[in-house]
Amino acid sequence: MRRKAPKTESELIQNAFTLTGKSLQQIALELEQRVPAEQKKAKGWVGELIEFYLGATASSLPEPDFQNLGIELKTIPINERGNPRESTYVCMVPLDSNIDSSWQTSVLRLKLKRVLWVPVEASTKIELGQRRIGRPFLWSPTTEQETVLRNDWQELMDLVKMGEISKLNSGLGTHLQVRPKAANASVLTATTTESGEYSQTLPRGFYLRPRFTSSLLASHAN
Amino acid sequence: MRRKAPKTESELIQNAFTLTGKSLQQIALELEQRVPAEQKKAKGWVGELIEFYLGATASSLPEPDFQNLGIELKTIPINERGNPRESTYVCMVPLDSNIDSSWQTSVLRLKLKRVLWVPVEASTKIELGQRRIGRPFLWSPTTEQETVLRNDWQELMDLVKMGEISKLNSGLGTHLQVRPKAANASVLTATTTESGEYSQTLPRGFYLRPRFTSSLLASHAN
DNA sequence: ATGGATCCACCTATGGATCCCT
DNA sequence: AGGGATCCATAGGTGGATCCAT
Repeated sequence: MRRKAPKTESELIQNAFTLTGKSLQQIALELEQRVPAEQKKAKGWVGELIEFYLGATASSLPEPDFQNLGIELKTIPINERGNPRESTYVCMVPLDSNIDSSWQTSVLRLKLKRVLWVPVEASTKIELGQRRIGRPFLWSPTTEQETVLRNDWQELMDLVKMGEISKLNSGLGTHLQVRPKAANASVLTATTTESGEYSQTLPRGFYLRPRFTSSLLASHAN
Repeated sequence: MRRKAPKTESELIQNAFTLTGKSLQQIALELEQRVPAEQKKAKGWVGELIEFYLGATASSLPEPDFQNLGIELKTIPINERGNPRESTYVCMVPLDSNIDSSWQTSVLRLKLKRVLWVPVEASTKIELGQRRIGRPFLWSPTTEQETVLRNDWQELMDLVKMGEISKLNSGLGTHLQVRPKAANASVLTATTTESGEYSQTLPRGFYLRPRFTSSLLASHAN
């Protein structure tokens, strides 16, 4: 029942449009999946369901979901007021040594180069299966947006490259934010200190702030 | 039913002695495990069974099995003639960049610093469950043995450090040997070429040659 | 509403080794 | 019998994200 990977961008967006207005339960039925009882125990379920529906391929790789098209898929949870309920995870912050990467070659830029956003109702007042999909839209950063993203990324990665991981806090960044990304607070990953020594710290991820994704929604409103 | 991790070396070896003469089926029964139908589909079963029996802790880490004691556990398959039927895997060959490790700090040396050898009958003429355990013994490399191991390691790692992975062949090394260590021949891992560029190659492991482990058995015969 | 903490799926890498062709 | 190829278990890391205390 899984769709084949789309061959073109327009095929992908056409497929995505067929989601508009459907409930998660409807989609789950079509794909012969069951709706989880608690979302707490299935936090990624909605995203994986939509991936499956659209035939995404790069699951669990630091690459866009639709590799051949260079398009990343992101669901975006929408609250009662029509705004994003959460920030949007993009990718891990590289904390290990040998960081000589530039913005141009960064995973963050690669992932955000072109994104298919799929809004999904996420009010806790609506049962999971009853939540509906909004109208999906394709987005690429405008020149202004990319400039801000690049500056944020540079500012944050400069701290990492200087070994000043402890100064990474979630208040930094205009559109971006760095927050923990791990199974729990005791997970550790390799990093390098200010003096160049080996150390360990909590893994972090790059997230897009809700204020930013909210502006994307507004620009693509009907 | 799993034994607690032993607190001292003598506790460990005393526990190990209780294995002597037992069949694999007997041990499996005690531990409420079942004997696999085919060893082909359970190549690591004997080793894991003995680990479990003795309370080993560092499963799946590049560290000795009994971390607190610094002791590595190795089962050694014995053929009809009383000789090792196979080479003995020690650890992965580090093929990635940033190889500045010395023999003194190498994983290979750490693992071979002190080993509890557990001989196990391995003639294909004996059914898996009927195979018996021989008398376990503790070993540390003699000065001469360590010299040869160190020279082997240095010779092999020099090739890696020079990016001459293709020259790594299983004929090199007196006691050591480098051979593939992967799920299959198409598995690739990161490495660096002679010219310093990124590349990929088949993962390799360090193995002890049967001739060498045979000499260890001989030195510890009753 | 912010941001630190958490939760499942899935894949990969490594530890445990033996298989099996030539 | 030497050495290239293979097989299972399990831990760890990342992708999918949301939870929830303050």
